[in-house]
Amino acid sequence: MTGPAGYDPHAFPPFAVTVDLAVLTLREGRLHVLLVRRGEAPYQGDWALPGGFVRPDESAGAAARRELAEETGLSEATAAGLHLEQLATYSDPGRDPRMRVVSVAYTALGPGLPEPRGGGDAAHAQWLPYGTQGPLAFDHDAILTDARQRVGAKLEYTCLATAFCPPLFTLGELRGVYEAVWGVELDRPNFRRKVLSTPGFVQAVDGPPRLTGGRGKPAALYRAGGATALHPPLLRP
Amino acid sequence: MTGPAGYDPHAFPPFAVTVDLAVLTLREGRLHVLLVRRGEAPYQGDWALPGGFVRPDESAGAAARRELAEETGLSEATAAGLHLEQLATYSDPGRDPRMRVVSVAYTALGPGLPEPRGGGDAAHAQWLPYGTQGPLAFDHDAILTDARQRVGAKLEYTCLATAFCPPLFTLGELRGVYEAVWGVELDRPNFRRKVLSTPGFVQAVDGPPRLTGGRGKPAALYRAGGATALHPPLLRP
DNA sequence: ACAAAAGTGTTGTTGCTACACCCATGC
DNA sequence: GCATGGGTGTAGCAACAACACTTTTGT
Repeated sequence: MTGPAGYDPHAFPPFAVTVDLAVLTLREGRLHVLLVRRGEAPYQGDWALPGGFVRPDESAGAAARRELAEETGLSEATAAGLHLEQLATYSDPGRDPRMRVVSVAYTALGPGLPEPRGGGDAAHAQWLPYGTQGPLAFDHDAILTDARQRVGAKLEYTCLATAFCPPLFTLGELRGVYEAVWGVELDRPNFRRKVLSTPGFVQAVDGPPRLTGGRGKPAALYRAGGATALHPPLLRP
Repeated sequence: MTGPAGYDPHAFPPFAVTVDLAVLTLREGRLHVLLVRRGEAPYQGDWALPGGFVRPDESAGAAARRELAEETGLSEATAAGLHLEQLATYSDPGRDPRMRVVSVAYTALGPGLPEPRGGGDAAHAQWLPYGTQGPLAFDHDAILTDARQRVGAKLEYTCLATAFCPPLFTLGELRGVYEAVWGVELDRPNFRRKVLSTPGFVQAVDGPPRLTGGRGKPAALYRAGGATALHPPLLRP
């Protein structure tokens, strides 16, 4: 690892390091993204992913967690409950016209989340159904596309779907996650058998509690199991 | 995206951005890693992943490609043929004791590669069988572990295995990739059927050419097909 | 002749798909 | 009653694991 001039901090052009967040959730059965409206140039007035600068004393993961609370207008408890995962790093020179910015993108997943209320910087944060957003600022369209693709793929071979569900959920809600992200309909009986036959995917809540999703027979409740991988995977049709 | 002081380049502590490379190959049926011996403090004399600084005018991917040629001691043609893929970004404060360094890690895969010859900085680059390397400098052990895990997982549901093979290869060589990375033995007949029944995974070379891997019946040759995903996947036993 | 690796065949089991069908609830 | 969603059953098909067997080379 050879570096310029013995690491003199000011001897080479600085990089700014930021995090960008692709916050995804399900609202009324549809996949939604959390976007903020930019208040300054460039891309003033455009939608963008929430994000911000990594501070000198924190990791990118810590910065993502912090921005999740500060920038999204979600309550601290809500933000803390989200599933956070590194996506990729975007580093094209010129992706920000002002200076050299390298951005570490994260995906954050959560259950049906409330409308954000302007706590911090971004009182203009808002849920938009995925696909209805116009072109985003910077390279955020590419980031968002990558996030959706990655999440879709991970649904196949991990238990990630439970990250979209509240602590207690029905199998119908879990199936709704797959259907919303993949954009297909799944056979209910087969989905049920598949999930229940995978050890550690979900865990039945023994209590008599049940619940309704409108009308129809009340459904049994489950919580996420300990497993993280799905063997064998649940393949897209 | 709120930033410090209107982007004055020197108003905030600078981050250095580097790339680190986990270069993997197969030599004599075993997975090997390319490591360089550090000539300077810290970790002087220890093994480390090759890598280097991202320049002001290039993307991290371009820097990875460049360092692959400069730092590994592999010929330009060899380095250019490697399959390069972003792995993850490592950003813990303190991962480099000298200053704040954020590193974008890449995996590079290639067919049985020659011993590196000191072209550039690192005349001390060398192949080591995976697992025999001592503790590496910085957080490179974690990077290397992540790389192996990611590659192992991608073998299941992508055509990545062909990246470890030369342009023309036998099904035995392809099976060797899976066995080396996964550390298991696969049933030869079943592996063959599985690969041939996946459209676009491999493509038979019609010519009469055949080849031997020591002794035994000569094997037919294949080249990588156009497909990138494996449906259905080839699951680990 | 023997060992080693390629290639083909076969068989039993598993897993999945596509349904049909009953149950419990709201209107 | 009817519509809606939860839950069970089942028959047919496709995929896979395990293993036996033949072929073609080097020694």
